[in-house]
Amino acid sequence: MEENFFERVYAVARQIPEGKVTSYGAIAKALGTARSARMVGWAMNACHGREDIPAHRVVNRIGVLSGKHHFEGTNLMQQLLENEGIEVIDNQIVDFEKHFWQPEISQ
DNA sequence: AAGGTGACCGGCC
DNA sequence: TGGCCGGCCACCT
Repeated sequence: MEENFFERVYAVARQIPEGKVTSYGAIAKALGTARSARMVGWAMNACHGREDIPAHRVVNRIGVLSGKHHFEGTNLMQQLLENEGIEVIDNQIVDFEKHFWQPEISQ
């Protein structure tokens, strides 16, 4: 029962298991608004300050750390992912499909 | 109140 | 083969 759309996004993001990643589109689809993938990214933008939100586990559909620019430093996002056992090369997640995690569809 | 924007996605040229 | 454009929805000024 989330008050805002943001909270919904956060709720899904928080469900991302450690060592797994997902895409903005996947989250959007899980929320029932597959076309609002952009909104998901927007919500993540507002997730700053919420350590409960593993935003670093959220990447675009091709497994590229498109939002790493929003993290501190230049490769913090990559460091966090590698810390969870996810190999990242040049902002690209290796075997993205293997680490991909599909959020539960909750309409 | 209206317009602009965005860490995207998918299709088209 | 790669780059460009539009759509889509909700938040921000």
